[in-house]
Amino acid sequence: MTSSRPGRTSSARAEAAGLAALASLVADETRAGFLLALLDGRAWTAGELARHAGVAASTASEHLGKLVAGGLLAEERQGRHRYVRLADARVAQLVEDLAAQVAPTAAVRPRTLREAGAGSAMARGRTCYDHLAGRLGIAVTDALTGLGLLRQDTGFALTDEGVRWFDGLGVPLVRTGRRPIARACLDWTERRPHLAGVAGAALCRHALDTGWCVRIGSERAVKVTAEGERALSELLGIQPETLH
Amino acid sequence: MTSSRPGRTSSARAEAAGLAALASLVADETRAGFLLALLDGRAWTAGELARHAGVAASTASEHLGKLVAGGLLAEERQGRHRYVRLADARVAQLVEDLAAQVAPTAAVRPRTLREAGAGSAMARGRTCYDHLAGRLGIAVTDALTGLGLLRQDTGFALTDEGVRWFDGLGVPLVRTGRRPIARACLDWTERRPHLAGVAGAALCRHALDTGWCVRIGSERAVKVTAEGERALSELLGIQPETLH
DNA sequence: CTCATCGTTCGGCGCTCGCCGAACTGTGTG
DNA sequence: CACACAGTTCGGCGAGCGCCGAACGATGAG
Repeated sequence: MTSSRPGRTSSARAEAAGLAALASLVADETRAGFLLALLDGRAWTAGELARHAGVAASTASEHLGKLVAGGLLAEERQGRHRYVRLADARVAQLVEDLAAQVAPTAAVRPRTLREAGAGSAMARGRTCYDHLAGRLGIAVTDALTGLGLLRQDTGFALTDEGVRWFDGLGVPLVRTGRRPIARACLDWTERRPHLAGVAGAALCRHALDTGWCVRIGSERAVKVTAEGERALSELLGIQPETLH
Repeated sequence: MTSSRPGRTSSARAEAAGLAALASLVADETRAGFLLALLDGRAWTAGELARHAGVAASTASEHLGKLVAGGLLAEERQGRHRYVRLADARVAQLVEDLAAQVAPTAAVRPRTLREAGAGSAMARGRTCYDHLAGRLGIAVTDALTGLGLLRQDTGFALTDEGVRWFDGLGVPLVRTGRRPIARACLDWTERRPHLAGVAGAALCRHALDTGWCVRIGSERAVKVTAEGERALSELLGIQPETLH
């Protein structure tokens, strides 16, 4: 079926075909919905995703097969359940970047009160796969920058004091594979960068572990607890009002 | 035609639809080929792209209409020509990231000598939209890092000496909009990060302006000149052999 | 003016692909 | 063992979309 065309070298054509194939995986509304749901970093079962997207189980099964074959998802079978999650942080970053590119267009105008509530909860605080985003993520990033722990003026990197700050928190930063210690991730509600990478993930895990924040609802939204407000205020000087 | 489905809030559905719509633009082999060709950072005419992709002019015209409407391309009409280029650095980054995700799969195995030549020229040096990539890009990035001008261990940012080095080169770095001064871009042949962002673009422009390198062929490949080898050796201590 | 060239619009063809329900396999439960 | 439930496979339907050629405007060259 690969019609031989003039004009390009076959390597250029292969590159285009690969790019198109990857994009095709995301180019379906149902599959896109799966990927966005999975941005919460947790593993979902096939049935949960099917219900979430409002399609038949058979349809969801076919979609998951394609996403796994395409390397975007990793699966883990347990008994009669098929758990599926984003393949790695790289894929999560790609989905986030694509979603961020879309956001400006789809400027949010919620229709019902219920959605308005959900929308503002997501705007207050949420996770991008494994790090904090929303106003919460921005506040933390700004605070780190203001304290000289994170440098944004010439790129995006922790300072030496920043590394020590994480050590002091009891969260040593160990570099794994090619993932950078600090990376900027663009927030689609605030339109400003927040901390991602190894440090962003470590901080988010610490915040969930120690109860600074808890997940609300079944998706990405998180809520800062009273204890969390105290800790963020003490450690980073973040005013609780900033987070409301 | 938007069938009302249960399960998700309508805002989540809208987000998924937007994401799918964006990906759909890239999910066609012909349009993907356009985007990859445009990664050279230059403006192409509709006819050039049609010939390059091996499709009829009418087909190319329809594709360009979609890409422009989707915000991925910017167009400029001059007389009877329609010049088109990537909308901005953000779009270029997105296309690069997607292409990099594909590359590991499509491990290159060139078929003809001609393609092998083109392939290795691309591997030696090329541009990603507006900055240097390939072995050339990696060599420059490594040299900057080794000299303490760029910091990669805790993120990706220029040091203060790095900023001064660019000033000394006669290429002041001015921050425009939200684009970061330094950003890591993953190279799909070397699988390692190279310098992008304002600094990467400035360095690339300087290299082309001063004749350190010149474009070869009609796409992204660039070649280091003898003068360029001298300059890179003097300024950054890059051994010419590294670039061959 | 005449002609060539660049680009767009339109109609029609054919393929791909997402969707479902029904039938089936495999796993845990009572 | 019977039964409920998670997930998969298959056949078939319908819509969407990429492709082309032909006809048509618009621009620039001779």
